[in-house]
Formats: sequence, structure tokens, C-alpha cells
Amino acid sequence: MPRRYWLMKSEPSVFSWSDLLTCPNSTTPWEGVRNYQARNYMRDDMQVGDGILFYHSSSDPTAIVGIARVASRAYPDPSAFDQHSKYYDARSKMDNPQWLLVDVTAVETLPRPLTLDQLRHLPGLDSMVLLKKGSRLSVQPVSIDEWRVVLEAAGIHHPI
DNA sequence: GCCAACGTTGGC
DNA sequence: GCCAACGTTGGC
Repeated sequence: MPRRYWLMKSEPSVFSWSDLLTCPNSTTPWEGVRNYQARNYMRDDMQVGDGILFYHSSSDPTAIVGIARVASRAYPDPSAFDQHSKYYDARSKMDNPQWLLVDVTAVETLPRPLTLDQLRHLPGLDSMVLLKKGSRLSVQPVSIDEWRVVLEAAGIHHPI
């Protein structure tokens, strides 16, 4: 199975790239995904070792800021069971979990963030999910070609 | 803060 | 199954 590539969004005011870097082993459970399509990508398609573009949304500027990798298969998101969590969902039962997550590990910080505006001007990213109007998916597939374009533009030549 | 676009819910 | 209402996302 060839490696796949993804883009994952996070609001830095909630969880930033630098927050990830301070986690033990630069690794964190990607809590809080509450969208079925995003969940299904994690559940059905993500494999350990897949590449991740780490994107800061609702920030200034919005940008890809780091390269990460998938560090586990999908497993139940414990925050869905936690009544004190903002991600609590009473419909998700221990014996029938509705929401899943994967572990994410930081690999490399971009020398400079690649902003949304820069991405829009790069050739070869026309069909990138992130750049589609109204795109809200927080876990998105990225093609190998898009991955290469982004890493080249970021000045990264030996990722993962 | 605004608001377009989107996903989900629930009445019918 | 339809679709209006609602809540959320996220760029600006």
C-alpha cells in the first residue's frame, strides 16, 4: 500500500503547530473531529506513516506551517465520552464509538509558512481541496503531485 | 464581526 | 425522501 497524503486543519488558538512540538514525542491524539467525511478518511484510508500538511485555519495568516505524519491507525476518540469535554457527544457510546481519531507526529517545521495566498498562486494546485470555494473539511486528501508541489515550494526536499 | 457555504437535524 | 431551519466553519 503506497503512502497517502493529507491536510489537517487546526485553529492555532485551539491547538497550534508549536503546541504539537511541545507534546511528548511531538505526538498527540487528533481529538475533536466531528464530521463524518473526515472521520471516514481517518477510519478507512489513513495508514501509519502517511504524510500530513499541518494547516493553521482562522489565523493570520492562514498557512501550512509544518509537516507531520500519521502515527497510529484510527481508534475511538475518548473526548466523545467525556462529559466535560467540548467534544462530548452523548450519541457516542463506549461499546459503539461514533468518533475516531489518529495520533499525529510532527516531522518538520516549514522554514517559512506557506500562506493560503501563496498556495493559490502555485501551479499544479488547481484541484486541491483546500483551495475549493467553501471547502470546510478539516481532514482532506492531498494527491502525491500536490504534496510534491507544496514541499518544493516550502523548500523541503527530504521529508518523512 | 460579517456572512457565504456547508453539514446536520427534524417535521412532514 | 424532501427541504427549511439551524448551527458551524473559516476567509476576509
